[in-house]
Amino acid sequence: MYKILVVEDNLYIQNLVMEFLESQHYHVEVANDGEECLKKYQNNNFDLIILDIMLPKMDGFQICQMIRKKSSIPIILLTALGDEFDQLRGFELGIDDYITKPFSFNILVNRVKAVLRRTYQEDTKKMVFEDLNIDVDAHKIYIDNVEIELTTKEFELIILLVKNQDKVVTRRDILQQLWEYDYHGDTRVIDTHIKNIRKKIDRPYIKTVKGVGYILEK
Amino acid sequence: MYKILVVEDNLYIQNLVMEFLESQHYHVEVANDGEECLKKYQNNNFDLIILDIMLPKMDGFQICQMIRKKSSIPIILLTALGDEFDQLRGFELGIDDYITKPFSFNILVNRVKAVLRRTYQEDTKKMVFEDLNIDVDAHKIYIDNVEIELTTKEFELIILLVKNQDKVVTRRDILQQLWEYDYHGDTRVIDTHIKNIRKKIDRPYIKTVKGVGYILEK
DNA sequence: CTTAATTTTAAGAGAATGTTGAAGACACAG
DNA sequence: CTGTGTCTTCAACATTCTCTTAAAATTAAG
Repeated sequence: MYKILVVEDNLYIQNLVMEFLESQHYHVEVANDGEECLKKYQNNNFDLIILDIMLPKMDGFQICQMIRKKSSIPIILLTALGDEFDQLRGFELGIDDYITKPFSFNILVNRVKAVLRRTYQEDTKKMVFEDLNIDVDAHKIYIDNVEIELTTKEFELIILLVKNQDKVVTRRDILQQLWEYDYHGDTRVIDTHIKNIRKKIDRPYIKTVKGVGYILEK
Repeated sequence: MYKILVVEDNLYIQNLVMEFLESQHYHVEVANDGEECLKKYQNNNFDLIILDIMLPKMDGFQICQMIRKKSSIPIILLTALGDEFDQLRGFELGIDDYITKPFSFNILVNRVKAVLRRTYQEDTKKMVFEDLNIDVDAHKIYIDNVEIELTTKEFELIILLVKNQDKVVTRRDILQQLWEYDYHGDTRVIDTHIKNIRKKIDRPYIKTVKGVGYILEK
């Protein structure tokens, strides 16, 4: 499920946007100003930020600049009709899209979907790798059509591997995708889950790439 | 596709409501005042009217009265928190439901669905999952042709599960569909109803997908 | 072959989540 | 107004999942 951070000081709009997005099954968090935004941003890993330009303390551009120093997470800017908004400046700052207020539900959702699709390829409902079949909706996985019971974390992890079946998924990637934030210290959670999955699934083989991560092999 | 007429002079709300409803695949037309409303009403055939009380020229009650002289089309009234709204008077006039502003997306959509269902019996008449048969109209369910008594909530819940028989129904989905809550706090209502259903029905099995929701299994 | 780095593994503590019965709140019919 | 059934809340309990730890195994490099 995609995690979106909405930064907006107007509580009414904040709430509306949140409801919109949640009804479409996004996970949403909100921040009221730049400070809160950066704080939340650092402690979570979001897939998208929706950022109002006019904010107390720090404006959207500034926030954007600070975030861009560290990451290329997609950002959609909210601009009011009166705001002087230089489109060029926006895109120079690495804005992925912008929406002019007042905006409509459809526009918002479409833009969000588009940006997410562009950035990550949006989830398909079924996934396949060799004899492994995943029915994402039903939360079920099959090997040779035999159902295998996995826990949520295991399920998410195998999905991540299948999604990236042609490349090594680094430990860092895994931590970022499945957990809130980087455990800088070392932790063996991933290994443990990998072990548990291997116990349940022997094929496709989860190959270890030492010092890097994991990748699926036939 | 259902056609809905939204009568509201505040352009912002008008637009919002329109967007909400269109996102749910209703066909929507808008009118800004009573006159326009009556005119549009006569020239189209709508399935539902959503009517603001406070309108220029003619208020919602008056409009309602005029429409009721000719037709029994369902009407949902929009009232603001401050408005003195006499519920009784409303229902005497043949109001089908009313919503107090500010309202949320879910409330609006749920009310609309409910009214339409009540009026036009939107649901399919029969549903099946394995040995489970549901006669939606008669509000009865059968297992191996033996009738099982369920309460309303239990009935709605099992319908939801059968309707989505191939996918996990999340707690969030359930809350949104059967209640008008937004999923923020934590409540155990769902679990309790599931428990009660399980007591009455053992097959099909309601499987728990921990951390996600429920799904039917044979 | 030895050493250092890294991963695997099992076991169990700790956290999260779900289940249940009981009781209170509520709604409706009589 | 009262009684009956239904819905919701609560809290104790049960279960499952996740994460930590530490020792063992594996790998890469000198």
